[in-house]
Amino acid sequence: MKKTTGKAQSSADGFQAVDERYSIRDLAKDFAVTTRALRFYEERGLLRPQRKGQSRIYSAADRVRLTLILRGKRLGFTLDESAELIAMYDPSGNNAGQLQALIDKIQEKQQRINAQKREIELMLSDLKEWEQRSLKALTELSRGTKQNQ
Amino acid sequence: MKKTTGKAQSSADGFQAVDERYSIRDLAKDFAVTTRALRFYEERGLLRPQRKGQSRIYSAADRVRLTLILRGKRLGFTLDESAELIAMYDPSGNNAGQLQALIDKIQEKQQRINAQKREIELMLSDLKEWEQRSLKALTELSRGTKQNQ
DNA sequence: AATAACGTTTACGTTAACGTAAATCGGAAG
DNA sequence: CTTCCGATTTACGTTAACGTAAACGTTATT
Repeated sequence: MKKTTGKAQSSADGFQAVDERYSIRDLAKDFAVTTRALRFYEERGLLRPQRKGQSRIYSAADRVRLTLILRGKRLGFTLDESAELIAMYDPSGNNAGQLQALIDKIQEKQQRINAQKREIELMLSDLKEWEQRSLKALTELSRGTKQNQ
Repeated sequence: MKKTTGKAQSSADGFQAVDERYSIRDLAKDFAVTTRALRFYEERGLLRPQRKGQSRIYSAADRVRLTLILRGKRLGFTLDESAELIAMYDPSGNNAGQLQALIDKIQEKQQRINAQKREIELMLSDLKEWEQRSLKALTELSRGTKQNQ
């Protein structure tokens, strides 16, 4: 049984440190992203892991940030936007103005998503209507064709 | 009063041709896109305007295609995806299988949009909850501060 | 003829979000 | 010590959807 498998450091005394430390591999695996992506996020200022010598050591807080980054991606935010959002989310600079700004931004996004939803519903109803017509046309066609086949 | 202003060709006899012709400028203006974009869409096979000498001449059908392209964009489709969709939409190769495939594709997109909607609603409710807590914390803070100010 | 106003082709530039490869370095195992 | 593994840095490559500019052809107007 190897010692430091999985977690980058798990205090040998059997206690779990409150702020666990994870290697870049850990995060990559846990969040299904590449290490390249993690370093890239850092380069872009979205993550700030500590260093142990040369290696990166991620904390629970970093995991939260990463969660937000990925959530942002799923919502179609750019990394820069996510960076903004995360900065606002951050408890350290947490004044009410920021929070409201954050909410505003997200609501904007919500509007766009709702707009998309409406448009796609329109497209679908259009398409289904066409489908009906096509089917009808096809049956009429086969009916007419049956005679001289 | 200049003659051929606006439409690329408007038969001098006062009748409107069934299939009107538009210059690249007309389309650009009408759809608020650049001429570069229009040429690009053509390069990518999404548009196939006729030619009068060297110049492009767009028809009503081309306008429909462009409408679909732009709708696709608003829905977050790539140009290649839109190309597929348009090909399926096209009345010429219109067999029922294609239409159903098209509907399927759009429904997929619909799922993703709905997922996004749910996620953003979660984020918003999270944020508003935090907002409440922050406000509460602030008022309590100011209450405690009033004394020794 | 000259200028202006459009349109065309050709081609390099740009942004975003990493992918991919090469070179290097420190630590662990044999 | 040598080999191997994982991590790091550096840097060029990639895709999408055009932007931007250069050089040139065609009409129409002056």
